[in-house]
Amino acid sequence: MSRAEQKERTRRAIINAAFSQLSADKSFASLSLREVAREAGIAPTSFYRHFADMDELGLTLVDEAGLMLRQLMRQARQRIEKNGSVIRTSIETFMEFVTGNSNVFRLLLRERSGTSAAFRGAVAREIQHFVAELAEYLRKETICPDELARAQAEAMVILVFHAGADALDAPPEQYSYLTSRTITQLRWLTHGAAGSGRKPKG
Amino acid sequence: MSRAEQKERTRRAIINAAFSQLSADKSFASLSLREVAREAGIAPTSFYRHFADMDELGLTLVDEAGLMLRQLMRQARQRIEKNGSVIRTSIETFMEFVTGNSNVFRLLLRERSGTSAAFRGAVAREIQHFVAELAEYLRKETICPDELARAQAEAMVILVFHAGADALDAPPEQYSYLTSRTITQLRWLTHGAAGSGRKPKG
DNA sequence: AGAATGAGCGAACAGTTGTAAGCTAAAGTG
DNA sequence: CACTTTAGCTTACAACTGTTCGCTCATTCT
Repeated sequence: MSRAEQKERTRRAIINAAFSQLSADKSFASLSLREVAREAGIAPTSFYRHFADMDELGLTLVDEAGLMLRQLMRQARQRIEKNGSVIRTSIETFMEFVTGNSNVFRLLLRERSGTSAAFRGAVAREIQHFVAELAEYLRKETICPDELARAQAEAMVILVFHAGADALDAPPEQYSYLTSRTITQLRWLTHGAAGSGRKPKG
Repeated sequence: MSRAEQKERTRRAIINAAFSQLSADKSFASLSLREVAREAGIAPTSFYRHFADMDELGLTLVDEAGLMLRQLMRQARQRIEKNGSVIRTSIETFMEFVTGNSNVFRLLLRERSGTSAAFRGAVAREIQHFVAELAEYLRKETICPDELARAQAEAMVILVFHAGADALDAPPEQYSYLTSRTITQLRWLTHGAAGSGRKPKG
């Protein structure tokens, strides 16, 4: 096996070890370098061959989580073309992601208000991707100033994220309630915004 | 000084020490018993005379934070009577609290999605007080099913909380923008909800 | 007065942590 | 082939952590 190949392999082992140790009871901040190294199957000091410190690993995790989120968006758009209902499909796709990759979502959720400014910034950037795409969509579908489209998109993303957070602590039989509640909230937003100076296009 | 009096005094010293160590870079989880004891001016072992462990202290902090929040609500209501504008006054009062007691707000913000289920539950309960009061208000002012009033109140509280979180990382000159953005979002919600089967009362 | 209580202390323990230094051995290079 | 590079290892250290134990001594109770 080539050297670079092997290096990449243990780098992934470290990343996977970190992800797998995240849980409802364990945040990234409470991971230790040694524990991660142990699970990755390397000596503690070998960790430094791949990351300068735990922060660098953390930022990598946030990046990867953001990537997954964006792939999710693409998947949602495909579903929308077949399905029709934009809001419902988007939320359902998102809820599936949250419940299926809860550790990944938890990372974003926690580091959004965590103790590292760098982490908070990284998460905020990932979320802004969401907001920007949604705002773009709103601008296409309606006639309204950029500023308002953005404020609307932000509100929507916040509400959806929060529904995801609720789902983490809720029993599965409540998922459909959380979904429909969020749909209602988002419809209120769109209707309210449409009534305040915005017009449906065409 | 009486015994009970003195005990209460050092108990407060511990609580205050814990609050004062919370900051943008230090979450409750990263506080150590020894550090807190040091700042409170007692030996590490004396801590146990007042709390069984750090978790018990943490729950106390959350309780106190919730108390401050409810006092804030009362203060807001007084202002509303003089001022008139419900939404604007509420949000402005809240933003003042957030910027003036940022460590307290940060505690709630972080433990809401933290690693301890007990903490998450405690914070959720405090926030539900907010939601319940607001939902009650909405029911009085409008005719709508309890269920919808609650969903609307929840959405509003989420958006206001999020604005507070944004303020923590924003320079002060952006506070007024954050406030007005949130006002817009809340007005959309009320208008949208009013349009969907709800009617203004009287 | 005398006994009981209990807040606070110092010393000590076992466990963990991050990280530095220096070695080995395999892969890459000329 | 000899030479360099480097991922990974072992050992080691100093700094912390939470917690147990047994003591003191001022307050409180009888």
